[in-house]
Amino acid sequence: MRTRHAIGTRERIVRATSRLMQRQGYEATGLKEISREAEATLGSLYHFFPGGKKELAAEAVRHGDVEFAEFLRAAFDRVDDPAEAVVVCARELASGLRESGWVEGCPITTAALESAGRVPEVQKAAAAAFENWRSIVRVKLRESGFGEDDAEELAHTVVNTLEGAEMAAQVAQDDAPLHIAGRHLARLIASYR
Amino acid sequence: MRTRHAIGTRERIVRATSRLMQRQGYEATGLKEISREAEATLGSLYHFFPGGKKELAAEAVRHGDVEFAEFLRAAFDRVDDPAEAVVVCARELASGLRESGWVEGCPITTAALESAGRVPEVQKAAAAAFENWRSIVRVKLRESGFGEDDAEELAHTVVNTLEGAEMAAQVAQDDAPLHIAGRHLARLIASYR
DNA sequence: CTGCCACTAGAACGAACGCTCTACTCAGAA
DNA sequence: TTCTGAGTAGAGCGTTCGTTCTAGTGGCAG
Repeated sequence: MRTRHAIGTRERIVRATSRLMQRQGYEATGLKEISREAEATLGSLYHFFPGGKKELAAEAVRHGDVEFAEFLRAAFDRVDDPAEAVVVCARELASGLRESGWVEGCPITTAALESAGRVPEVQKAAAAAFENWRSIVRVKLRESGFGEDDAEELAHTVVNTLEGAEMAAQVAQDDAPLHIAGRHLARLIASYR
Repeated sequence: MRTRHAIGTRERIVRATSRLMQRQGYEATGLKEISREAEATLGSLYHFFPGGKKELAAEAVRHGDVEFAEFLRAAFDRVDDPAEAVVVCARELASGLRESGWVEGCPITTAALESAGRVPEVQKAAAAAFENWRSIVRVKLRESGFGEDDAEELAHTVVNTLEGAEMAAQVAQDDAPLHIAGRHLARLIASYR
């Protein structure tokens, strides 16, 4: 029965976990719920992830990592000016969040906060994701002529401000925080010119 | 036995809930754990909060709201220049987070994200908290001569950036994100002068 | 054809969950 | 003194949790 589904079982499990954890976080997402959503059995789940929920969640966070990294890179490749690219990111984040009915925010933030200091595997994966995203922004800024230190610090604030604004937008069900964040980040970046 | 504890049972329950939810979030915090920590029984808990976990959590978020509001106001009262006040806030947030062993971040963020779109009582209390904090910053900026629109937008970004930076600091167990955020916010505010 | 093994299937386990329920204590009102 | 009701106390409800376990199934290497 290995060919009943278009994509492999392991991949289906990871995607379902990532999607569920994006919406509900780590604690509220049960393994049975995952196996139902992924159309896989508990047996398959433990076959691929013998480490159980922690291991699966860490893998799901890594999945969210590359997903958002691709989103970032796409925007930065498309738009030349980094300040403008950040505005574009904020706008797309806002429309995506709105279209999901305010439930699909950052794919990893909720799990990252829940696991901080409690589930090391997940926390480490989340920390690596933030680092990855930051490095994408940093490289873009360096290519645009920013100094090493400025680029590194700006990358921190670009990622963290977008993150904070998306959280605020989700809780308030209003995309204004994201649009404002985009404009302010552009202004901040411009102030280094 | 009403006088066995220094402070009332209801207050003890709310404080314990707030503290536990700050560290572990909404889902991971059980009612039995709360009653143990608060030295109160399940009976007392349901006596004061007949709405159960949701009602208690919403009250705990309100508790975190006023707690952080007092922190903000204290910093803004102490430091005249709003840009400098934000730097002070970031610094104190960083040292507090570090001293707690990276477990006591924003008292409500985790619960806010977990409850977004799932537990309306908690989500509403969290949205109100963010609004409250933002209004404290806005008032400070207005008093310092900022225009209405600039003050409102800056208040959004000040709160959301601090929020995002604190989250990043907690996950990475490194307070650099907060220090950088403080400096960048000061620079952003100064750019309006 | 046979045997192997990656993978599927889901019943069952003990623990923990949120919540309900009855019984009780005891300060103060009548 | 009796009564009342706010508050305390915790056993136990049904459910779900993460996890374990045994019993398969079926494609493919030998």
